[in-house]
Amino acid sequence: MKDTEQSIIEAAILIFNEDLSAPLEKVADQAQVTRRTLHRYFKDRKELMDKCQKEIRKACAIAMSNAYNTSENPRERLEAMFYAGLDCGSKNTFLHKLHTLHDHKHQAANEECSEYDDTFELWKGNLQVLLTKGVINQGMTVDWIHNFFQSVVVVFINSQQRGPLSRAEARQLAWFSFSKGIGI
Amino acid sequence: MKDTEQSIIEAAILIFNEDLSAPLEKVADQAQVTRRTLHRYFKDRKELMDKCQKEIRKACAIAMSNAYNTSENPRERLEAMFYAGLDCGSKNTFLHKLHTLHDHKHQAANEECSEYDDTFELWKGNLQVLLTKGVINQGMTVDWIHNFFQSVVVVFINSQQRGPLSRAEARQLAWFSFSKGIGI
DNA sequence: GTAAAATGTCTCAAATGTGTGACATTTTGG
DNA sequence: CCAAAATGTCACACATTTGAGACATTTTAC
Repeated sequence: MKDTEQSIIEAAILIFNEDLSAPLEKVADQAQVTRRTLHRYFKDRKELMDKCQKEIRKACAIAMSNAYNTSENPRERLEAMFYAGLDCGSKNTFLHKLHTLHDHKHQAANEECSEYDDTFELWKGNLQVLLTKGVINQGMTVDWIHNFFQSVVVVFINSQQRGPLSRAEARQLAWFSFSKGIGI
Repeated sequence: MKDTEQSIIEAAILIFNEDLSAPLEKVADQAQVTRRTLHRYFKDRKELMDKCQKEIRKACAIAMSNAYNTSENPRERLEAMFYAGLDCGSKNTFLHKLHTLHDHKHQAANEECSEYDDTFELWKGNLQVLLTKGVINQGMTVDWIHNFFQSVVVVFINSQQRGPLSRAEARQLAWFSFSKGIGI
């Protein structure tokens, strides 16, 4: 039997990523269940949202960590982690979006923020190494590169949703645009 | 006297860009008026949204058209139009977002879609010229480049909202990431 | 200063979204 | 096939959002 709870979470990530205040009915529709069933798994909107964030952080952190460990070489790590980010797809971008919302106050004290930072700690650390070594174009900042990375993931997702490009072609293009775009 | 209608539209573009289903009260707050006043100018949510789209298309189309006419050279046109896109900021990205929504059916017959296409007709036409001439990296598609362009605008906006980069620095970085990212 | 225009305040009805109980139906696993 | 679990259907109370009327207050233009 398919895991209803999981499919509702995946649906919620898709829907909320496009429309944060979307009615729960939209999420239920996307997950192909009734609103009543959704409420059997999640007490309310907040609980669903929390579970989404937990799921996202878990998936992204694992993928990034695995990619990090595929190599000792910072340059190779960058590429592996980049592809890992692509594979996390909308989970990746949704997490980043929540973190950059206008009314979102960024504080280290804030639990969710520090968890966000943790998620991309390895990624940003590796970026810093490449910056210091001069592999990446001067003038770039870690924040710019990170935002740029997230944006390229969005482009990749869009191209998959309606474009004629195969996944492999899109991955190639994405890496090209990202790596050249940061001056490698 | 300041133009209330216009400031409500600007506020709505900001708010809806982050949260499509945000309550109108948020828009009113952002525009520093009462919800009652908002409703004096706009019959309902749909009318406000339509006015936003109209405003956006007008602003983007004018900016792009002006930039197009600054030069006869496709390569210089590209750069001028890129900066024009940056200057349109969230108007630019919101229009693109609406156009790439999941439940949005893209059809040439659709009036809004064709208007969207019109808005970036010059931009895409110029891209095609550069692609054909081989100035831009092969393998790139006009759609990819256009999505990529929109993404870089988002990075630029984010960097302005909370980053330490000056507008001029951010513009430079943006052009670097974009131009290199498409293989110029 | 004054009249007109614009906006705010208060109020309310309608529409929409939310969460849950009761019970029917379907699906699952043995 | 059968009992249990999961899900759907319907109904309901409640909260929030929406749109507008009536009137007070403020702002604008002259």
